Amino acid sequence: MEDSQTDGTGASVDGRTLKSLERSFGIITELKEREGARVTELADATGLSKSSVHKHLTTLRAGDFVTKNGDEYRLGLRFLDLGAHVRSQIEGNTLVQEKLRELARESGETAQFTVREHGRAVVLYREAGSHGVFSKGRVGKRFHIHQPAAGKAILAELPRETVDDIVETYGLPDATENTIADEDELFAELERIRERGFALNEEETTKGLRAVAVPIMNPDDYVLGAFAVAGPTHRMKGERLEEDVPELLHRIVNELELNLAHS
Amino acid sequence: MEDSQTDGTGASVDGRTLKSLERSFGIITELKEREGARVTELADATGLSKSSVHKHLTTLRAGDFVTKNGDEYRLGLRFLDLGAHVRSQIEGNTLVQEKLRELARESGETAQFTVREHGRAVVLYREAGSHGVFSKGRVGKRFHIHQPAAGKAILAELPRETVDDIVETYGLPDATENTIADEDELFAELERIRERGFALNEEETTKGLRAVAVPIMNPDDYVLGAFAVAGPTHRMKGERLEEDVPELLHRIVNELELNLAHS
DNA sequence: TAATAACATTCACTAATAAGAAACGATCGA
DNA sequence: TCGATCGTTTCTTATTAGTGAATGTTATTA
Repeated sequence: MEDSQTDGTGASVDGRTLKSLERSFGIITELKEREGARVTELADATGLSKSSVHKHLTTLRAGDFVTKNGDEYRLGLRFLDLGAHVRSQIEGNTLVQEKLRELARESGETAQFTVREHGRAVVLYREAGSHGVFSKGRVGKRFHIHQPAAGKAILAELPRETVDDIVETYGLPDATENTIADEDELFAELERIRERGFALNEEETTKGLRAVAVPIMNPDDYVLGAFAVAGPTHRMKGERLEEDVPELLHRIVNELELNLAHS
Repeated sequence: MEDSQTDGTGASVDGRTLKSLERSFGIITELKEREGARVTELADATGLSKSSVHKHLTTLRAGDFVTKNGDEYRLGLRFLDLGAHVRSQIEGNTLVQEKLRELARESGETAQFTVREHGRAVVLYREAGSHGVFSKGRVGKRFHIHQPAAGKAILAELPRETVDDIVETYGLPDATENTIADEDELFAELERIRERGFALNEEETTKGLRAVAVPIMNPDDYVLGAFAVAGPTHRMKGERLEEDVPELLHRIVNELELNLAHS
């Protein structure tokens, strides 16, 4: 905990991790960011030799994690298989989807279900309302948990020490000038969220986007995740932002929590 | 191609693949099937030593591919992140989703968008209609391509040699007694599909389930994938199965193909 | 409560193997 | 046609992944 730690690029912890696996992760990351690449390109990007990259790709391909078209390699759909499988195991999975759809329909905006994994917020489901697509919260997208409304809603239900741990591990990086950048500010915000019962994202992740979120508690009284409704600032404001949408969210989350208790 | 090949369990091709990576794949597969497991359990299942499994898990965890709760390890949501990203890069992604939703709404049944990856059929999107959920085609689920209606619809648009290659590689394993088990039978079926313009799945993947599928061609005239409508045998029969649903599919696929051409 | 068992984790060593350099072959453009 | 570039294969060596034993931790039973 004191000296070396895993940063975003997947660097080694020390001697307790497998280097070759980490090198594969690096290749996967490059393939994701480049939306496909060729051997030499990946060798340059990762600092590995061509032959080594080639072996990694061959192995990944045998596992369907990578596909090959001509000389171009891309990420494969095996990731979707595993990802969707993980998602389907979340408690109350089906009920959550139904309610989320209802939320999108009634609000007309984009609705999302977000959970915490380690100290990050991950969007699990996403439903576009009649006003069409908005916000960058693609399914699977990971946010620093203090940025989006759903993340803050979840944080507000965690014990203080857990929040401290998360902040210590990930810090409070900013996405826009509105992102919470200070630990005191964060705790004040969480207190406010608990008082009024919903979290707001006022252009803290994306310029021009506001969102409202409410945490979802499971029957054993821990946070399962959060529902959020997101839309452009010109629609998400005034009474709609601070009363109508929060009220709708509360109604739907209440119904969901009741359903979860009876299943 | 003559002696060793990659079977489902991820066995080595020969000396051209990385063994340590394959061992990780094995652990991932076990974690998926067991829906979480502990170190000793995984060591027994994979034949590796506890310490080695532990190192793999530690590395996978550092990459967010695995999570740990107490002593239990599970697959992580990083897979969803990568999977959703891959999916979002599919050509016409947004248009496909819109049309699929329309298809589910108008048919009332479960609608799916399936593509080919290597020689397998993979469900990319899935929309439940008013009649609720049916069929086991979870997002990301891989089928042997000759089994589901969508797979057969795709095969029907591929050159004969490609189909031959696929059959040679994967064979024609069965899922029910109705599954096509013979190569001649398959080619006769593909011919029938081309003639009438749609594919049928008559309990070939699942007892009690029938489906209709139509291939989607992209502007350059290769198969992008297929739309399918699936439902229980008691609703999917007679005129509805052989006329109404195919007609609906054709209409929606036609509209989609037009939209794809103009984008 | 103590003793034991089962398990996760760490450590140090060695055999297995992953990475690199170079050779080969194929493809593309001048 | 030649040269250059790139993917793939081969071969060798240094790296490191795997092992078994030691340590630490938690749960179980007497």
